[in-house]
Order: sequence, then C-alpha cells, then structure tokens
Amino acid sequence: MTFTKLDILPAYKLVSRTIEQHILEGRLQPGDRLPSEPDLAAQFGINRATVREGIRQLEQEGFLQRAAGRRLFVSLPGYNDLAPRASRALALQQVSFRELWDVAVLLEPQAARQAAQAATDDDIAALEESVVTTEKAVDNHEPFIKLDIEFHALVARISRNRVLELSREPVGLLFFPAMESLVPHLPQAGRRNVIGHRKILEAIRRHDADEAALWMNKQMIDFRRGYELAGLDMDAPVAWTEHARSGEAPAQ
Amino acid sequence: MTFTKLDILPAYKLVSRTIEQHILEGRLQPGDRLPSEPDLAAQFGINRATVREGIRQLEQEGFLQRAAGRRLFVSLPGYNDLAPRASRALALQQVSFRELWDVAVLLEPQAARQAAQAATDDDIAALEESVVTTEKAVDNHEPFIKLDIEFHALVARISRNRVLELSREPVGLLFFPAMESLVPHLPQAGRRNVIGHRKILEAIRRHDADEAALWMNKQMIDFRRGYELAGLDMDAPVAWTEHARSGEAPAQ
DNA sequence: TCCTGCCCAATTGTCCAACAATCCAACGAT
DNA sequence: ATCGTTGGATTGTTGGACAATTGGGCAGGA
Repeated sequence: MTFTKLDILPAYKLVSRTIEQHILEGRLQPGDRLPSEPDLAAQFGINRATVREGIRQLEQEGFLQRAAGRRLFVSLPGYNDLAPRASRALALQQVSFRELWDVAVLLEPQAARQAAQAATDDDIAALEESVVTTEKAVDNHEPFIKLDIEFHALVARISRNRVLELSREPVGLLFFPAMESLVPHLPQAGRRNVIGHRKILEAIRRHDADEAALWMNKQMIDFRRGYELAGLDMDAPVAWTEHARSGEAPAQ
Repeated sequence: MTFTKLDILPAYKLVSRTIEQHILEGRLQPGDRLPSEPDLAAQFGINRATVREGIRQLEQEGFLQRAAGRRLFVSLPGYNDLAPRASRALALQQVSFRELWDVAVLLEPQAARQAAQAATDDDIAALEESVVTTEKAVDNHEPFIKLDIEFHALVARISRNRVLELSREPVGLLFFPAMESLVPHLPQAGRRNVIGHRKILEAIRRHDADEAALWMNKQMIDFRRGYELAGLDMDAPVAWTEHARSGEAPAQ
C-alpha cells in the first residue's frame, strides 16, 4: 500500500488560509475591520510575527488592505490587481506578438459588439471624451499609446461583460504597448489609430453591433499590417513596458 | 501650489520590489538560489523578520519558491498560479453563466483551431488518452467534470499559444464546473460531451483546423442548450467550486 | 465658532536575540 | 547495500522591546 503525500503547512500559511476561508464564506464582509495584530496572535495562539507573515499573503492578493497605524480591513480582490501580474507572466514567458494578436483579434471585436448593445448615454459621453483627448494628443505629436490602452479598456468595460473585460486586459496591456515600437517607422500610425477609434465610437453610438465589431476588427488587422510593414518580426517576444504597471486598484 | 501624495513604502515592500526588479532584469535567473535570510538581512541592512515579510509577497506571486530547511530559489511565475485567482475573483464578482459563455464560445474554438495546426504525434496521443479515460468514466457513471476541464486545457496547451492558454483557463475553471449542476437534469450530458471530445480529437488528428473549430463550437452551443433545457437561469451568478483550486504549480 | 497645537491611546513597523524544526549530506555500523 | 546517526546550514517560531504613524480628544487663542 502507499501513502499520499501529506502536506505540513507552516503556521503562517494556516493563518492566511484560515482568514481567507472566513472571507470566502462571508463571515468576514468587505469593509469589516480585523482585530489588531496582537489580538489575532492571541486568538490563534501564535506569535505576532507569524501572524504578520500570514497577513502579507492576503494583503498582496487583495483580500486585506492596510495602512500604517490603522487597522486591517477586508476587501474583495478585484481583477484590477490581477491583470498586470498576468501581463508580466506572459512577458516573462516571452510570448510573441503573433500569439497576442491571435487572441486580441478575437476579444476586441467582441467587446465592441457587446459595448454597442449595452452602451448608455454616459458610456458614449465617456468614449467621446477619450477619443477627443486622443485626437488632440495625436495632433500635437504627443504619445498616445496610454490613451489607446484606455480606449480599449473603456470599450470592454462598457460591454458589461466582466469576464471579457478580465480576459482581454492582460492582452491589451502587452499588445498596445507593442505598437509603440513601430510609431517611428510609421508616422501615420497615430492618425489611422484615432480615425479607427472614431468609427468604433460612432457605431457604438448608433448601437450598431455588427458595425462596431467590424471596425474594431479592421483596427486589429491594421495593427498587424503596420507591424509587418515596419519590418518587425511577429514571432519575436514582445517587450515588457511600464505601461502595465500603471493599473492601480481602486479600494472598492 | 499643491503637492502630489508621496508614497512612503515600508521596508518589507522595498525588499520585495528590489528582489523583483533583479529577477525582471535578469540579474537573478530562474533556478538561482538566493542568499540565506540572515545574509539578505545583512546585505539590506535590515532585520531578518522584515526580510521574511518581504519574501512572503514574492513567494506567493511565484517569483520565489522555498521549502522549510532549504534555501530560497528563483522561479518564474507561471500562469498556473494566476488562473485560480482570476477564477475566484470572477466568482466573487458574481459573474453570470452568460458572460462566461460569451467568452468561452470565442476562445475554445480558436484553441481547437490552432491545436489542429500545431499538434504533434505526442500531443494527439495525450488527447487520445484523455478521451479514453473520459469515456470510461462516463460509462461507469463516475464524475467526469474534472476530466472535461483537463481535455479543454490540453487542447489549449497543444495550440502552442500561451496567451490563448492563459486567457481561457480562468474561464474554463468556472465554465465547465457550472455544467456540473445540470448533470442530474440531463442524464445524456456526459455521453454527448464525450462524443464531442472524440469528434474534436479526430479533427485535430487530421490537422483539419476548420473542422476542429467547428466541433468545438458545436460543443459550446450544446452546453448552452443544455443549460437552457435544464431550466437554469443563464443570468444567475455561477457558483464557486473547489475544482478551480486544484491547479497546483509545477516547479518548472 | 473655528482653527491651532498638544497630548494620549491604539496600531502598525522594525528590531534584537534566541530556540525549535527541518533538510541535506556525510559518515559509520550492521 | 541498507540503515541509524551525527552535524551543519537554513528556515520556522517565539518573546519582548521600541519607534513611527494615526486618529481623536481637549484646551487655548483668534
């Protein structure tokens, strides 16, 4: 007969797992404040340093938030803090632009399609503002990659499909910065980009789902074409840029 | 005039950030062993307890691995440890089956398509084994959801598109367990499921990309139809199951 | 009334010096 | 060759201490 590998867990991992359980099962609601560290240590019957090590894991995962001098409080981990990590993991795996494009060309048009169906007046106003800002930036020859990322993230949010939003964000954080490297080669890139944004915006404004998806698809193909025209290797690993780090999680 | 909020970082966060930088910039390669905790504390000029708190964050993120009594060593964070977290975040946001389906129906057929193009003989053998195992389980009225998840994950891996693989995994971890709730309503579900698997396998074996995508698409539509036939509400939040926790990260 | 400065209690951040538990490799005994 | 044992290296955990930060209360002055 055989024995299954039994996992001995350090105390600090038990701490994080226990608290996590409480949160997942609803005994600890978001916004609740935890006992102080000395209290926790007393309740668990372990040392305060051990408690602190356990708390670090939950803190990073977004289950707990803290500020120096104030009590810990519970919060739900948003996908906001997950996307940058996923992007970084992909970059470390040295994924190619082709791999990114194959997925982006699926997700982005679908986001546009659902956005056209679900958009409210407020949504359209926000999109309008984004496009106008980007137009100005392009006119002034300012960097617009970050604005491009925001536009696509905005469309995804408007789609009201949080799975889609989560799925495309790591891709977007790597995909659009990859375009940055070809702007020097193609001076018209910014112009073409913003024209595409406006086409998509107008389609969404008319709630024309097919048209929105179509234009988003065109934009993706345009991106790919630009990449090839610039003579870049689509099978080369994409670079990790600092754009991806920017996404900070609102406290919610 | 105004001042921007300046962020004072605790020492333990500086520790994790510093080591992370070293890894990202390649000064620390995967497999390298870190200095011992006392050494690190001495080099940073801080206390060992503080070092340990910083290490916890990297440890959880997958940058560092450790075992009691042995030195820390560097490893790249695989997306393996990211997917369960993403799934849990989605579940906590109470996403609906419809949202999941809308994304799955995009990604899964594309995974099948690329798998058909890229599959090697070994890949096909692995798929064959998976299908056979599932067939036996269904014949014996054993649970097959976990096998189903594995099949789809396997197809995605064979696609050789790591972006696709990462994108679909959180969806899969929530989507397929959601089917579990309808098995009692639809006794034929397992049978239909495994027949679909075999169709997909045969298409991949022939490297027929269109056919593989087509059958995968059919399977998705079949899933959705089953969900509706069972009288379940597609807009109700999907439940969090323990299947998602199962994915453990191999040391790579 | 409102602002200011001050003190105080609570809480987290960091430090120090140990000891226990675990792992590994080497050595030796049967 | 297999099995105890030993010792060194490293992590896991402990206790107690102090500094830094926060928030609130409270008195004094404009």
